[in-house]
Amino acid sequence: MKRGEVRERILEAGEALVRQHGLNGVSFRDLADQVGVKSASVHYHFPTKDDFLLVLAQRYSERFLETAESVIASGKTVAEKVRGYSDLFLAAFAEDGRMCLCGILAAEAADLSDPVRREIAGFFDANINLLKGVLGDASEARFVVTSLEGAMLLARVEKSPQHLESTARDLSDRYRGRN
Amino acid sequence: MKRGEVRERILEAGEALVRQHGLNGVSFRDLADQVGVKSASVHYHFPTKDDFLLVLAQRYSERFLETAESVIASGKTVAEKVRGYSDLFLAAFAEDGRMCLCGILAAEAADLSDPVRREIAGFFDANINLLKGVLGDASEARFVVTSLEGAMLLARVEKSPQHLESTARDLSDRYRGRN
DNA sequence: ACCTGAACACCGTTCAAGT
DNA sequence: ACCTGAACACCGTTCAAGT
Repeated sequence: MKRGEVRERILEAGEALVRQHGLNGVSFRDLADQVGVKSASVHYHFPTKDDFLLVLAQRYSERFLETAESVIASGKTVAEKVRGYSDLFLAAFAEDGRMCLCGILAAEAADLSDPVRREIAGFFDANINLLKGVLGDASEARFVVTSLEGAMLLARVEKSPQHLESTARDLSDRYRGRN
Repeated sequence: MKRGEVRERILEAGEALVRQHGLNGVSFRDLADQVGVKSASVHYHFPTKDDFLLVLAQRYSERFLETAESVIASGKTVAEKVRGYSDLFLAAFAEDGRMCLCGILAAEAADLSDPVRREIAGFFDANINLLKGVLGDASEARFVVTSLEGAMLLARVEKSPQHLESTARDLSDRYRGRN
C-alpha cells in the first residue's frame, strides 16, 4: 500500500459510517476491519476518536463549502442558486441515505469535544454566510440551512427521499422572481 | 420503593440522558446507577435497549402531542399558535439544552429497529397534521417542523439559545395577519 | 514510519440464583 | 414480582514489541 493510503481509506470509510450511524455508531474496530488493519493501527493514525472526528469534520466542511460555492456561483437566479444548494443535500441522501456529517454530529453535540463542536459550528456559520450573500438576509439564510438539516432528519426516519425532494422544491419556489 | 416506581424512574432518567446524548450515548449501567439498581434489573423492566427506546418514544410522543394540541387550541391567531408551538422547543432547550427526543433519535435512524423508527416517523406525521390544521397547507406545516428541528440541531452545537429564539420569532412573524 | 497482540475498564445481553 | 452476580463478546485506549 502507498504512503498515507491507509490513513486516507480510514477517513473515507469513517465518513460513510459516521454519516450513517453517528458518532457512537462507529467503532475503531469496524474501521480497521473495513480497511484491513487492526484497531491499534487506527489509533496510530488518529490517537483518539476525537482526533479522528476533528479531521473528518474539517475535510467534510472544506469539501462541502467548496462545492456549495461553485454551485451557487453557477446559478443565475436566486431560486436557481437555492435549488442548487438544496440539491447537495438530496445527492447526499441519495447515496444510501447519508446525513450531512455536521448535521448528524450536531445531534450528538453534548458528547463532542470543544474543538470538534466549534468546527461544526463553524461549518454552519460559513453556510449561513454563503447563503446570506444570495438572500441578503442572515435570518433567511439560517432558515434555509435549518430547514434542510431538519428535512434530512425527517427523511431518514421516514425512509422517504420524496419528502426531502418536495422540501427542496418548496424552498426554491419561495425565492421565485427575485433577481 | 413503590410498585412500578423503579420502572418509572428508569424512564425519567433515560429520557433526560437520551435527549442529551442520543441513543448510543446512554448505557443501561448509567441508568442503573442513577436509579440505584444494577444493570441486570434494568433489563428486567426493558429486555433490550430497543424495548426501552420504544416505550420512551411512545410516552414522549403522547405527552408532547397533548401539550402541543392544548397550546395551539389556546392561541387566538395563526401567528400565536405557531409561536406557542415553537415555544415548546425553546422550553426543552432551556432545560439544559435538551433536544427533542424524536429529533435526536431520527439522527440515528439507521440504528433503530423498525418499530422504533415507525414510532418516530408517526410522531412527525402527527405534528405535521396538527400544524396543517392551523396553516391549511401540509408542506407549510412540514416546514415549521423541519425548521424547528434543524434550529435545535444548530443551537445545540452553537450553544446558543439566542439563535433558536430568533428562529422561533421569525417563524411566527411569517404568519402575521392570517386569521 | 507503520503495524500488532495483549491488556484495561467499559458496553449490551443472558441466565441461573436469590428474595 | 423484582433483583442480583457472573459470564459472554463487544468497545476505546494504551503500550511494549515488532518490521
